[in-house]
Amino acid sequence: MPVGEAARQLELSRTFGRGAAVPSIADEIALAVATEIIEGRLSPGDDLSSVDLARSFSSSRTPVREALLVLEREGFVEITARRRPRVARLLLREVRELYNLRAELYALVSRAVVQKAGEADLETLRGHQRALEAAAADDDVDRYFWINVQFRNTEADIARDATLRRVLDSLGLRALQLRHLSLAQPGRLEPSVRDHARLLQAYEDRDAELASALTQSLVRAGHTAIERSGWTGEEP
Amino acid sequence: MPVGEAARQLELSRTFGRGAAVPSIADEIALAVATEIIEGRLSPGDDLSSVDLARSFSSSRTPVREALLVLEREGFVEITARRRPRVARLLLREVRELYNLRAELYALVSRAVVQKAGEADLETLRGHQRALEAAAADDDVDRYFWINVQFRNTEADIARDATLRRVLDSLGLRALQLRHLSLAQPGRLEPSVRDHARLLQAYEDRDAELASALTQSLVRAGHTAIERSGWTGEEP
DNA sequence: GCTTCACAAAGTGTCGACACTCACGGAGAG
DNA sequence: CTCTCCGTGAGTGTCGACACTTTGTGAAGC
Repeated sequence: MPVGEAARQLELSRTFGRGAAVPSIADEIALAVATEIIEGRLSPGDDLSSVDLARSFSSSRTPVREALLVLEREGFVEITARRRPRVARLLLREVRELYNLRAELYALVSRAVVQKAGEADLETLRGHQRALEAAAADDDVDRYFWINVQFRNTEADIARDATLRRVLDSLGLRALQLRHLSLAQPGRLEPSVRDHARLLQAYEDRDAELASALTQSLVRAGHTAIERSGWTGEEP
Repeated sequence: MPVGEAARQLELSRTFGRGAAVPSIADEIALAVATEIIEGRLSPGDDLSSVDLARSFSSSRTPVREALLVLEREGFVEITARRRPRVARLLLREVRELYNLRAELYALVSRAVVQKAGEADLETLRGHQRALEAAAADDDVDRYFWINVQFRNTEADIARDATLRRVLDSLGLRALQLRHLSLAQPGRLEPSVRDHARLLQAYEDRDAELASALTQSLVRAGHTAIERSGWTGEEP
């Protein structure tokens, strides 16, 4: 997945890595481990011994520890004092909380978009919308997924609220693995495309109520799809 | 301020320190530095050399670095690669974003409280309310302030949403210094007491709309008081 | 007097080492 | 055959050291 991979790295590196030209070793490790977790090569409950990680990144344990701390704050890793860190389990309960909060926050974003979007902003969104339609026509779930992520990101940018943005990034990252699962459910793409089209129209009409309701519905539909898929957060 | 100090430490230690019986040195340092920042003994822009901090806590730089990273994630410290960390400046713009988001999120909390609060929960809130009234009668701003913090915390507990709770804790901590300033404005206590009383009534009546509107108003009133106080975030 | 350059001092990122704690399996008791 | 206890190996938290980068100061040039 060439498109997906690049986009994912971009998405992750905004949260990790402090945008420095030369990322620290710790940043690289955090990025790599987060990717492994999201792509499922590391499963919930797996041990993450700092010694092993240090070996496999041929570094000392200091940057590894730092990376693990960052990952803990983002909810990817569970660290108990004096015990081996583990890949965090995402419980059904937390997923519900996560999606509920995301739905509410993106509703806020939509209101802000209605208020603040200029013509250039709307044109960017229209571009995403055309790309969504194309991906849906090709039934290319992976491409659709990443354009969808970009759509949400663009909305967040238009809202011009760094605080809100940071919270959303953090929650979104946590949900990344699930969001993928969500769109992979059959028959999800068409309604999603239609709602995005309607959302765009609402933005152009400056209809804040409709826009926020549609956004909320879009996020919640993602959640519903996950629950329908039979995902429970348990290990096989 | 004996009441205030204990309450503040409690408030902070929930976010720092992983609830371990024996807090790590890093936790202690994070707690101590955060306290210094909130209480204004460290000013925005001040250098936080890890060497100095290590000396003053008579530890090595490793736990200091860890503490600084945690503080960075909470927004207390700015870290640029290869440069000395500094105490973060809180810009007017960020304060507005912070309070706006807090207002929206606590409105959510209030809706959840209406939905989920049992009689025992309401009784706890009534206890806080009585304490607020007593503190206001004594014109004891500091006591009022901390009971207010507890009131908000209790609401968040009743909502039983760990994800929301974590976001609120993080935002609340960041705003702690300002919240203090806010209530210290003359004439703020009486309206606040009245609104809390009305809020409690709305909870008992299970009136979600009114409850969330009142909560939002309470938070926004805090913000307004800060802006009225002439605070700009600039150094003297 | 102001700017530029260079060099010393200070600070950061990373490393390998060490003491202490925890997990786990095997020996012994029941 | 199961349970308990202990020893051993593995892992964590912290330390002091070192190379490289940034800061800041003062001399040289304009």
